[in-house]
Amino acid sequence: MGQDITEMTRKGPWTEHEDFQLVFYVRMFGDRRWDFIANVSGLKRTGKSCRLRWVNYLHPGLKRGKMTPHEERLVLELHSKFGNRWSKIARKLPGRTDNEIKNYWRTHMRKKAQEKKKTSSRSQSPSLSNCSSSSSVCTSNPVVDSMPMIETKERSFYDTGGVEMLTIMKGKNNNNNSNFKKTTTTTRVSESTEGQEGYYSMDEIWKDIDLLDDDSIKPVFDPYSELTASSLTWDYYSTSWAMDGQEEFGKSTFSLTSKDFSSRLID
DNA sequence: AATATATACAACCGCGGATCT
DNA sequence: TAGATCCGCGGTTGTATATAT
Repeated sequence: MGQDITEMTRKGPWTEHEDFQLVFYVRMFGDRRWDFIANVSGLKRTGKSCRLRWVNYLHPGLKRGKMTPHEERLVLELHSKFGNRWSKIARKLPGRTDNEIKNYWRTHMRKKAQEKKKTSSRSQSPSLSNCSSSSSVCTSNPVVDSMPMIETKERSFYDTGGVEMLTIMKGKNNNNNSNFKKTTTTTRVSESTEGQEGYYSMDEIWKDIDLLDDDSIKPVFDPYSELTASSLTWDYYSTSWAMDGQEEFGKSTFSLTSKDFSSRLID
């Protein structure tokens, strides 16, 4: 139905302002209905783009920084088991996204495979690492099978449902947020220390979001204003917004002005 | 110091499956 | 049941940054 979004959709890197806006609305409505979020947020992005941004960058559960040796090994083994099923692999690595793993594989592993190729062509000694270059070489993987894998239930952490997100996000406010990396290319520091440098904190965004909860910005529609308070859970949001006619409601009531955001984000 | 090349990673695209109407 | 729409996945591209020359 719809509006023709083709001519007004934005592409390219996300701005902090857009991030902030997206986080706010995801927190508001959960992270399932991306087209809806794209519409009500006023972001000139497709739902698809919003989802991608959330999943790969803004999600509070994201672990940033270099892959640990354990994770590297896991990726290696899982790839030998599953092939390029990145989302499947990602499910075994909490905090890592399929995109991240995919990128990681393309760079690191390809490089390693090349190096391996070189050395092996010289020494011609077969080794276990040939698992890395093929999706079907090592079918049985004792390492994987015996590894104390942290099963993230059946779905990956970014395969959301919204409900559990509340706790994650709340925790994120205080802890892991240092991993948030700036997209805009102005500041990029050394990535030597995982989760410390090279990544700018999401603190401020989350603080701002919390401030929004504290009455500073509220939906204009009064009778529902209390629904936006932080006391309510995602559960509530997701269920209450499953009512009939919600799209219209959302559109008309939750239009935060860019002034509200920019005044907080831009100094 | 300037330029070329490699690397890292965010973001887009197309497709297929799931869900909705 | 069929068509429309949405969502998620994997592949690919674009670009900023790091490193080599």
